[in-house]
Amino acid sequence: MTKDDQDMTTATPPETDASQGDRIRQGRIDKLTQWRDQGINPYPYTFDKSHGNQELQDKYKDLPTGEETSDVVHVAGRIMAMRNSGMFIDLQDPTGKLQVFCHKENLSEDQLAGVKLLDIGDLIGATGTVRRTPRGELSIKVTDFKLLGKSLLPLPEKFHGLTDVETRYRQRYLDLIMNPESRDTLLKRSLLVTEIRQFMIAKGFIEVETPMLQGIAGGAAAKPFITHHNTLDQDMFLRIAPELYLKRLIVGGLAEKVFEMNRNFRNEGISPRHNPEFTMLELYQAYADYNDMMDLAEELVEAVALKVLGTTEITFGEHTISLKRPWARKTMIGAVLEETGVDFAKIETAEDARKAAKDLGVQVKDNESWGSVVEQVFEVKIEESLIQPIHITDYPRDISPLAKEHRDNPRLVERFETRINGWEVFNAFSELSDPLDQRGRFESQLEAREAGDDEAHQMDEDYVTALEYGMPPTGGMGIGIDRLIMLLTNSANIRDVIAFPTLKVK
RNA sequence: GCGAGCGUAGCUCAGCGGUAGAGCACCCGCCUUUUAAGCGGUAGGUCCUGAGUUCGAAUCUCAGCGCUCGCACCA
Repeated sequence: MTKDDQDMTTATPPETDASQGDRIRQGRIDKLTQWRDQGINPYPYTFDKSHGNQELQDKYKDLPTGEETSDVVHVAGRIMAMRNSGMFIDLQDPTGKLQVFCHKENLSEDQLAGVKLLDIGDLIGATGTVRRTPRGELSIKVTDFKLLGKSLLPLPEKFHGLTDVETRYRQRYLDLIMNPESRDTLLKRSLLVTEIRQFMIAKGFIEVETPMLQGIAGGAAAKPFITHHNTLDQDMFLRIAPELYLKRLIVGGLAEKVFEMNRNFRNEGISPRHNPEFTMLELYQAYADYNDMMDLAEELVEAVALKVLGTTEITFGEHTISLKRPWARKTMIGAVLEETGVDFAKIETAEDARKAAKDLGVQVKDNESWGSVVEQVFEVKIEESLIQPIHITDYPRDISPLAKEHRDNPRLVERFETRINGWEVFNAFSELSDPLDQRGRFESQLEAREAGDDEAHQMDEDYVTALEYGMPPTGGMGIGIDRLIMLLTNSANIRDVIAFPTLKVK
């Protein structure tokens, strides 16, 4: 301990005008000093924990009320409650709660004095025997304990917990301490991500990493974040998608099946379903097409749901959703025809399409293309009602500049988006591998950009060059991992499945 | 970006022109088989910030900051 530490932790009487929070903290710093005065480091190095709390709850679930064992265990966690001057302490670890019982019969004078220096929020380790109290609570009859970390700040009140939404996200550690549901959701996220990764690897995909800092933000229609590399004196973009790099790896033949599951960044609005940085799984499989991708999507979701949730029937809000294969498949134009009676396949010009949309009450701009109009009619009239998983297939060509022309219809491409609970969760194509066609598509995008669409794709010459060396037929798919996890954890807000969601800097 | 709502003690919330309230937590005392909270007592506040209206503002008005929801953009 340095002299400065001494000065900081030496007790000074609380100033009369100090706020309550300051006084609580100062009182705990005083206790910290008392621990040190007794030669005890309140921030020690290790503890040899033998069991998790839930592990003991499970192991001794049949131990009768009032029964004592001679089984010695070492538990550790955070003090969440103390009753009768510390005789009963609720200890919380990531798995659950366990009561520790500090009776004066089992502790020395020094140890009893130490109990008085404990506060709610402190981290302790305890050694003792397992028993179930006459009131039926599994407890550890403590014969020794160790302070593992002194807490200086008071925890939120335990009955109502921490409900303030802003504090929950800004100080996620507090949320995790206080709210088991938050812990469950983020733990489940981890399990789901692990299962997704293992599913991909079991299918023969290799995991790769491609640039997050890109000179051209390609692969999607979105506004990028701009940053700057000092030594190169060059602006760079945080990627909006890994797509073009992953396909370069397919061209190069690194593997015939690759995937990347990592962050994308899009400089767009924040909402309960959008975070500026979000996790996407993108995968590419040579010699496959979008039909193969549909099968893979279904297999993946069914497999991870069964593995982590044990079921393919999930509840989301009011809805019960079945993830069991096979999922419905409908063409976009077919879905629109079914819902509205308008067959856009028979509408030749953009002008007629815009008129048809307006007749349906869908607002479209005067320069909107045929494909864009079809998509908007679909989104306005149908999207929200698609609760059960469904692949919407065969998108208009002009809104899909990286997808291969449909084998039966040149106005369309071989692309699908899968909707679950009305949300786009999957987006996949038979990848465009014709370099001359790709160049033309980029050029159309450049025209759109010049016409004011700042989310149109940028020309990526090197990507076209890669295609000119030859890319095999390839199926590719992107999966919004956060949304999938929202569905699988019944989370209404994307921030509930992201440990540290984007917030305005205070 | 636009619209609506919210911001009071460490936490959860009342109060809505007339001296700032409660429960829990804290602190003190009692208590050693309690469990949202053992029992009793004390103390605790730039009422988000700044301007204005008023004799007087937590309360009304305006602006700013932050948050939430909806819309727009999008996954």
